[in-house]
Amino acid sequence: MPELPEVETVAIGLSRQMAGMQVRDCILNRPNMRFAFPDDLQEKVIGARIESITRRAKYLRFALDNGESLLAHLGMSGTMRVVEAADYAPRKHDHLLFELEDGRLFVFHDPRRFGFMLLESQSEAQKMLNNLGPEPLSADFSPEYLEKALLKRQMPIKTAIMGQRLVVGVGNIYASEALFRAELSPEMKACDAAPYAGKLHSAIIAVLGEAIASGGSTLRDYVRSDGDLGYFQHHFAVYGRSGEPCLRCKSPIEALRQAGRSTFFCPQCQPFSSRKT
DNA sequence: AGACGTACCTGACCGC
DNA sequence: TGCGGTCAGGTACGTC
Repeated sequence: MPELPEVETVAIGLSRQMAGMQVRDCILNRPNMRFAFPDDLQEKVIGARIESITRRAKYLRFALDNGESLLAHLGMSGTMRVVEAADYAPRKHDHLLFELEDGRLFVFHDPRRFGFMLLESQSEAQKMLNNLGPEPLSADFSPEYLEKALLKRQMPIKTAIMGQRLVVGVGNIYASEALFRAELSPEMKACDAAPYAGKLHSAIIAVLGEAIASGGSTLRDYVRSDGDLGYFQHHFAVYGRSGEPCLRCKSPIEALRQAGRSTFFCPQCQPFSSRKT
């Protein structure tokens, strides 16, 4: 589910609902998600006040007033919601809950358990924060930077922009969407796409920005922290549309697999042959 | 070094 | 109805 727009939407929603709140209790319904919950998680969290909830790449950072900071990831199927205690109906895969000072519950639900919550000071968390590229919506991500970064890579352009090293936050869906907008074949080598860095830069920023404005995309079980659904999925130009007509040229959208993931593209608008080498 | 495959885990869906 | 196979938005690690 969650790529940058979805994580950003969750961060904004949680921030509105939880910032400034003290945590009265921390309930762990199992010992681990992707990683074991830290032994001292409850000790560090109970009684602390959540100062802010922010996003870095696809990670969520919960800053506490005791100097600690939690680093969480939604994985592929994670959701975070804040609900009134009276409305809370426990579900399978509600792995971690915070009881807030006003009685509401923060619920971290994740069927596949690719998500996690760690203390940011843990080495696992540090490892993941290292090696991250610039935020796509920051000034660090410039067309000049992108051009230089692309020139260094031989891998397919789609793999490169999804890799989190060149730029963060772009996952499988928005990689396909950005490449369609930039009219670049997902199969071309990143270095060969360098001349089109300006166009790709604009495409990435535009698609992420529009998706954030739409509250993210709701596929399968993604929901915002307030329970509302995102609706950017209705604006996909290529993702999940194989066989359907291209919105620009009407020729059928095609699908292929790259590094084990589905890629969607328009062979007419994103020609490979004319642009390789 | 870089590119690929695989693993982690559950659920939904499809065809038989 | 039930079974097996396939697929799913992410990341890290092993292997050539």
